[in-house]
Amino acid sequence: MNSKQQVVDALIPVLPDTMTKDEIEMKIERPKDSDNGDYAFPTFFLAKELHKAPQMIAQELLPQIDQSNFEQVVIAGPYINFFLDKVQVGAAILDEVLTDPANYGSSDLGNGGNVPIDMSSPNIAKPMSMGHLRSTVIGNSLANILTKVNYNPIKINHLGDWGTQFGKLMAAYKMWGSEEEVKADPINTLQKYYVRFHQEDKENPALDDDARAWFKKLEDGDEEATHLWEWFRSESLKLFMKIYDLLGIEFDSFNGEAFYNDKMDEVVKMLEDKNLLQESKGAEIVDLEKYDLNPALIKKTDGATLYITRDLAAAIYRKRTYNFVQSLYVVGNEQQNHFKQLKAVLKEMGFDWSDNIHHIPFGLITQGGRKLSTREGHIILLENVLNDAIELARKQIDEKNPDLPNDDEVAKEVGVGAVVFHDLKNERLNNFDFDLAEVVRFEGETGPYVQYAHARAESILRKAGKPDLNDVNKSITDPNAWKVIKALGQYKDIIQRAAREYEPSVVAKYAIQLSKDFNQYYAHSKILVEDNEKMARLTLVQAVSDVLKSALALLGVKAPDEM
RNA sequence: GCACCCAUAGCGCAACUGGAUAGAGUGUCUGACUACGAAUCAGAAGGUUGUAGGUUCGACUCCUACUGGGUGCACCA
Repeated sequence: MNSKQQVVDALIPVLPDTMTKDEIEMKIERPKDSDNGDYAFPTFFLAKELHKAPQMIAQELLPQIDQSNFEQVVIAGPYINFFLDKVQVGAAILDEVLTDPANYGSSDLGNGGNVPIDMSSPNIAKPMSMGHLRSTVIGNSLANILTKVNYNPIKINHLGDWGTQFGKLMAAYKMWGSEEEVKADPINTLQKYYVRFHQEDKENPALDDDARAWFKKLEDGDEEATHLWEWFRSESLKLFMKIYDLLGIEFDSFNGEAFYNDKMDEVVKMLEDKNLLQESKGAEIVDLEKYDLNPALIKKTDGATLYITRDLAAAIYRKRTYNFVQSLYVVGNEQQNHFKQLKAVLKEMGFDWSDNIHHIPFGLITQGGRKLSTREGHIILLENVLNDAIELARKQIDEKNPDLPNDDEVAKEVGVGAVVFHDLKNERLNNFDFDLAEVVRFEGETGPYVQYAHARAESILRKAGKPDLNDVNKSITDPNAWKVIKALGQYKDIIQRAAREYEPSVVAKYAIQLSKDFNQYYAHSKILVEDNEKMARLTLVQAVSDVLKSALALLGVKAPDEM
């Protein structure tokens, strides 16, 4: 932000020539306590070079600094603290927000480069769980954030629509299934077969042979197997789409595992041509000893390919199709070894773009300390969680705002918003233990808290008659307003940091902070009073509304005007 | 056994990536609706940042060794 640039400009002429502009900028910090100013410059590191105590340095520098652009510049021990001209800088920030609200906070880090994002990727014939939610909402939010810094994300839903589990499913269906049962409730029924299969094959290992045989049939293009596969897939996809609609998430590609079936031979051939394949215990591997990694298993003893073979094909396909500048995989932390192997093999193949592949890991969700497992039927159904949250939101609305128009829609936005926000507000890598009451909480640092702050702002603007604010004087002298305005000014930095770190939680925390600042201002200063700053205050309210809405949008959360 | 992730207030988490007195939320206690929306705001209490060393002007942050929890470790994805 240019207010920081003012500080840099003031410091350049008084500091030793050995310091570059960038170095100075790096050293400038934002004090956490506003008593220490808006920006601070510590002098410790100059002590050695100048052979003086930091306090002395600060004292000597102060009188040389041109203070004309600041409210005041003071020293506090070894720090030089800069206080911005609140009225002038504040007006400039508000002006910038209102000039082009939709693009406020945007920047150009990416030059429009393509970034495929591998995300969500549920398995066919299995229900979506809270784990898939993480991948889905993190990936979606990253896509939004990257768009804001001018990358071109491509959201790829790498469906788990192939693999030996289909053999098990078909075997189970043939033994115990019925068409009517599946049609009535596809995923839950298929899931039931799958769990039963795993229970029974513990005592009867012969079932596994049956499953293998069915999968073989599928691979060989057997008519019945193919038909069953297509049926399972389409029924599952229908249900997934309902959840994606609820979340408001769309994909650019549904190319899943099956899509790469005919693309793996080429990969194996490339590996052979480059002499990378070795035989080991009857299987084909790529040795990764020099990367300190386990060997990558390319082909099983029976000649069948594996997970990594498919991912190699997918990575190469994506490079060819999108010529990406980065390729992201939003996948749980427990798979980090796999991605290290994937990158290492690509590297061995001579693809230096392997360095642009980034695994974006996230923490595990447990329940009661237990890992969730589809095979054992211990899962948290995403659909249930979302529905519970929506129902709770509706209850709150009935209680607090019974006359609200289109309350169905708003209950959805608030309930789903609470769940999504909860998932994004903490660092990706944190594990968390699932607690329904916690996920659907509406008070404190939650999605609904931010939505509420936004709704209040909109409510004020309605009461004020939605005046045209473009050309009004935006100078505000009320000191209560400064914290809010300062937060508005940080939006661009926040987005860039979130993009750099692939961390939506940075945006979520910012949204909470801005809401908190606004709620405080709201509680302490009256906005709709007739005086000569009323219009300026309304620009502040409008700017808060715009930025909150934008920040929530980056997270994939809606911002209703009333709730 | 090896590798990776994590450890901060009763609980679940922050701390601008090495800076000033470690902060909010929740829970507990206490105030504020005839008010621009109380899904809110204000106040109190709550800490040896897992342990022991090291690096330096300065460490929650970096290094080493422990302790405790989690996740992986070739024919699942």
